[in-house]
Amino acid sequence: MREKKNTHIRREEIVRAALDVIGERGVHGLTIAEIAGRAGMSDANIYRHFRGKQEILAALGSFIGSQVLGRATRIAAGKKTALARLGAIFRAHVALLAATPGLPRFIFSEELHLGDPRLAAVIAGTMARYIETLGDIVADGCRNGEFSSDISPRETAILLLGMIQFAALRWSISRGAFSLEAEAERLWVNFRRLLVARAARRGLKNRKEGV
Amino acid sequence: MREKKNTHIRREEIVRAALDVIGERGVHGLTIAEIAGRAGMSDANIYRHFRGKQEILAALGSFIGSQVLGRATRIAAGKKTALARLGAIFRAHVALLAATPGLPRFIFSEELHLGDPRLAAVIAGTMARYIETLGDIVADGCRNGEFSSDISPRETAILLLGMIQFAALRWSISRGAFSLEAEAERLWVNFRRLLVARAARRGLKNRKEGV
DNA sequence: CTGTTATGTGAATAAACATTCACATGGCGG
DNA sequence: CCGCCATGTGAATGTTTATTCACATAACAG
Repeated sequence: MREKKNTHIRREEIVRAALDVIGERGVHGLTIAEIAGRAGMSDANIYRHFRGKQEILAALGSFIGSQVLGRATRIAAGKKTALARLGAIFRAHVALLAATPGLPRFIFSEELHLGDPRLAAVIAGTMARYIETLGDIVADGCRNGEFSSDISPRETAILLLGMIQFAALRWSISRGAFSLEAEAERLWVNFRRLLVARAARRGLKNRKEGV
Repeated sequence: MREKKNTHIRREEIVRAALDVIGERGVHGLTIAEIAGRAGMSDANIYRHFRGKQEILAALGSFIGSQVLGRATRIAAGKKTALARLGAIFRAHVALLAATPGLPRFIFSEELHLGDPRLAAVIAGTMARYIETLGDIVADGCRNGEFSSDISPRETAILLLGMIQFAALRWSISRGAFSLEAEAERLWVNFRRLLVARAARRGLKNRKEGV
């Protein structure tokens, strides 16, 4: 018989395996057999650590949330200019998506959009906090004069995330036909122009990003 | 026995029924039985008009593409200002999404992202043309001085679509907890500010939208 | 060292679903 | 009016998959 590990470790192995499976086969292809095979255990053993598929998805939702939010809040708390922090979060997010295809797939998935409402509520909450984090940075920039003060922080944050997300969507549909990072960079340059132009008019020092 | 209709009519009925089903149950819930029930025919009869599920999805992809692109190109060809045309397409798109939940669900679906590559190629092409259409309007605006000429038309078009798409995603995950139209309007106002501010600096006449 | 318990497994069960088949019939060309 | 064929149907069929069960054993407490 295989080595026995405690349930804390097994749960993490299962969640990571699930994220891998989703990246390759989608949430629809997330079968117990696939997870078990990839995590190196039998199908039945999955049920020793989770009540069922739903609970695995719930754990995955929390895992993803902490990953994404963790990176962003760390960067947000830094001492760089608002623009530099936005850029850092933007690039970190794009890199995470490119390295973890299971992540956007989970976010887009019907299991999330049509399945258990509690899971959806958790993810919606995570997204709201993410938007808020970015919005706070934008507001910072408005306050210190980096950006024009008549733009809306929240909506500008959504603009930024929307760009990333739409790029990821097209990247996925086109089967990776272009470089996500390169596309994101083009989008960032344009976004930055739109954002700083208004401030520039007031004689700002920050013209370059300083990343 | 039921009334007999020719296959041209049946195909359209089936495609529309499929779009309805996707809106309610997702692409994963798009079963032959559901389509047949909703279109008022037996399961087996579906196969008189389509080779299988894949072919239904392919037909649906074309249908959606023509719907979305049709509206946009009509508006794009109008005589309004660039800003007004962008706003009209933006609002029309938002209204379409709100009225047709199957549309975003199809675009996000794993069937599209991981299934038949030919279907994905068709949709990717449609999106590219949509972006191009919007980009042409932006370029128009740059040429006639409505917008600053150093913004990038294509990337600005993507910005606009990304906003819509991200709003639709959050709307779907939050189970319609907010008004998509109201949220879109806030986003549009902010986008417009970012866009026209740069031009304003050059003494432009178009400060208001004129829709 | 020994018994208990958490951990592990192969095999069975049951449900959902796409597709096929043999058979029926409406509607149109002649 | 008649016969043909596109259209229509209920009943299989075969596959995939989540979940359960009875049984095994590693790891740890005492």
